[in-house]
Amino acid sequence: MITELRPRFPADFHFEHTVYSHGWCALFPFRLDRASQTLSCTLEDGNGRIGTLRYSLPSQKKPRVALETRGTPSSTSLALFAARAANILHLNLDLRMFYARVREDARFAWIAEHRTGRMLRAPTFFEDVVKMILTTNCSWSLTELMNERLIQQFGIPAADGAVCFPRPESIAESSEEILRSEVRLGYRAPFVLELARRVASGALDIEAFRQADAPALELHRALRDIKGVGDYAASNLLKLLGRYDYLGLDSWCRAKFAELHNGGTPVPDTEIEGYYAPFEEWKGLVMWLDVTRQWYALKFPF
DNA sequence: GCGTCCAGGTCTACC
DNA sequence: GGTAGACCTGGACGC
Repeated sequence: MITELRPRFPADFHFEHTVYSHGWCALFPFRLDRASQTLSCTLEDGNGRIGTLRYSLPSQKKPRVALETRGTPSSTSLALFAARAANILHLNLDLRMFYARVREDARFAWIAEHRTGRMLRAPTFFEDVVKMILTTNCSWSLTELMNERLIQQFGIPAADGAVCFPRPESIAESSEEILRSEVRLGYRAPFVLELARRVASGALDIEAFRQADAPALELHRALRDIKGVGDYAASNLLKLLGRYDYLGLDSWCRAKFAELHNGGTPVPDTEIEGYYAPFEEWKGLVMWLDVTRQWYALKFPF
């Protein structure tokens, strides 16, 4: 059954720029169909029901959001799916202050004009954290492989044959041996296992991060308490929470910054920090949009 | 075909 | 608090 969802889109929303905001759109269970400009995502409603969301044009400001389920979803389930559909696009994020700030600087005024900055998120923060751990110390192609194997091994099949991201419980019941030998997570295996077990047991309320209004410093510290989450991962997870106080530099960002601002010669992190420091609580987002600016002018790499 | 390097880093031990 | 060394994997590259 197909149900049309009608989330409330902020006035500055831009569908394509949100979908391609970073690499998440290229990681299962997200699926991109470039020809029809459709983003699909198979997910659980949080109450055991599986469905597939399809976001598509015709409008960049108000895309169509359709939910496909086996049978008719209850009103409760529909509300849960609708909340997750909005969460994925981070529709409750208010970027007006951010756009006002970047308009003050001619180098970055394009950010407001293009309505960029809203970042695609997984249906749950648990999925965001696991995927972020899988991006560490490896190539992007290896991240894609590990994520795909994790879903194949523990994911839940939907009506359309797609598979949604594993529940924490499914991974928690597994073992480090399986995560190493079957999913081939390498040294990341114990990190993902411990995270899944803490979440499954209730010791860690990972989804509470999405409602947290604590200072960024505190959230960063709490995220770093998760094994396998260091400064890079914590900083970039904060961006998915709408907090941009940290740059979250990785080797790709450093190389891109050097290419754009220093003729390709490497630049110390302290200098990169200094470059974006005037943007204060927005500096992490300005940095990310600066190093990915070509994506919006030329072609998205996903 | 084989060895080496390194990629969207993090942890631990040690100072 | 700062730093060196170990850590899985797989693709790219040189030979």
